[in-house]
Amino acid sequence: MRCATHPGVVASGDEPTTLRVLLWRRALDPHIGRWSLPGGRLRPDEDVEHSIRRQLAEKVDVKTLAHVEQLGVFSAPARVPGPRVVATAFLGLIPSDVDPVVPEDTSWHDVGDLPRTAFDHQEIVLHARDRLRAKLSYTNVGFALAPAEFTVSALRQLYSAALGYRVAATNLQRVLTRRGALVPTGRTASPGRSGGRPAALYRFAHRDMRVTDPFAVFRPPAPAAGRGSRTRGGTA
Amino acid sequence: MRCATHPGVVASGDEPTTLRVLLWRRALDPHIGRWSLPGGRLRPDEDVEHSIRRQLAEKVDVKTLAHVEQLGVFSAPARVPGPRVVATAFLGLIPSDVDPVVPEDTSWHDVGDLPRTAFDHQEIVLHARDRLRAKLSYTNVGFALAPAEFTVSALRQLYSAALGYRVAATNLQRVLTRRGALVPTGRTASPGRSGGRPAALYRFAHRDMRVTDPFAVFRPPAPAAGRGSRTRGGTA
DNA sequence: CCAAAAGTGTTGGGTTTACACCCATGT
DNA sequence: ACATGGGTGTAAACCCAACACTTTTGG
Repeated sequence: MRCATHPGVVASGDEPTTLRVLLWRRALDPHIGRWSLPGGRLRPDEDVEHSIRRQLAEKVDVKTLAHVEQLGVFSAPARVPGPRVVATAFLGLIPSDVDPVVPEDTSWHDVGDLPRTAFDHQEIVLHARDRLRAKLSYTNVGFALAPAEFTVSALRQLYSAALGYRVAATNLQRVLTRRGALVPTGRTASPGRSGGRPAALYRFAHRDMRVTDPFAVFRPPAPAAGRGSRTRGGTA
Repeated sequence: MRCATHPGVVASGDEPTTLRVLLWRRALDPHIGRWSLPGGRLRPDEDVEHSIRRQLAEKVDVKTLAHVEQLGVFSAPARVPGPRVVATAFLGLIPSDVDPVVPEDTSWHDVGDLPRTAFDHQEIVLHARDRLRAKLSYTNVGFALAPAEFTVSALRQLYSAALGYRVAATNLQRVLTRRGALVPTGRTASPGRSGGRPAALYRFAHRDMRVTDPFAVFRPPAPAAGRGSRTRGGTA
């Protein structure tokens, strides 16, 4: 029994309006020719997160992961032909302006229109997508999809791509600002050829994931202020 | 290298006002005498959830798990002395009125006042507690802590125990009712010796976990009604 | 009739969406 | 000037906590 693989979902909100995932065309026997998530075996001297980061760096040259998060274990005895392989799945995000040089046999695929995948990798990708969508709502994960500096319109496109529906720039601005996730840099972008008011440039206040909307509904007495002491443990 | 263990956090909201976890006093060499989570090795023909259910049934006679959920993988190379062991941690819940017969060398411990634990099991328990607290807010997991039928006061005690602070019966009632999680059975409980209005008995509408408060903040256009189409994928 | 426990009405604060309106720039 | 984006103001909807008040029982 192989001990563990780590399929990593490396996703990037792409300019057009889609969320994309990096897949690898299998050259080896089980499910040859199908698309699979990058990953590999866990070494005895590393933990699973270290392992997935190493796999992505070594095999597909992805070294700029802005955020990495564990999704869960996939362990159905028949998920892979032959001896059972336990996989720990991850979600990895890279900013939209990063375009790593990936090997010949890999390419980016629209998460909403996946090709035939190997093993249970489609299930894993969809799981990752749902996790990302959820966290966009109550955390600042957006920072992992956006460039260091961006306009609200650009951010709106990224959120729309990841969520799968159109979000309004107005509200995106206000919600993220009130939560203290968005900070104006003072600079502005120059308008396009067609004119229009120059857009202010923003950045995320933090570059590590935090819960920005703790939504505990049965909340403690609440001594403090603001949307206040709504307290909730992060969900993972 | 052992391939995987599955520490299962079996928790129960207890009458007094505490959240408790079932721990096992180790009789074997590494960390002998310390308290550890029940669990064991994964068999080649079962998935991790099947495994943890089997372990709990076989070793501590816990067969009445109302809810089981994966927490994540713990894989630090030194988390256990000797060859590395990868563990998949679980949260399991049993209703407050169930009191399984457990072996001599196990007992229930207040999660807020844990004894010295083996390995990283304290971290796992606290992780489980946080997950439970989070899900009490936006799902109907309460069903897994409560008996089949209960009064709002009793439910209030369970929520207070699990959350670690006092929740008001009034709002608990209203929130769960609005969300469609709570249903009156029509029956009532007789008041105690000191009098008082007889309490109505309720039950949870569903006995499987569902997201009752999808809190997507950038939500889709919203064609429908109610707190409406706030849509979010479950986080797990 | 009084105390005790349960349940309902009402108010107020906070958050978010929707939409109208003003601002700045290129042609 | 006008079209084109960008940004702010404001109103309506919704949800939740707190608290007062009513209902139903035992002593």
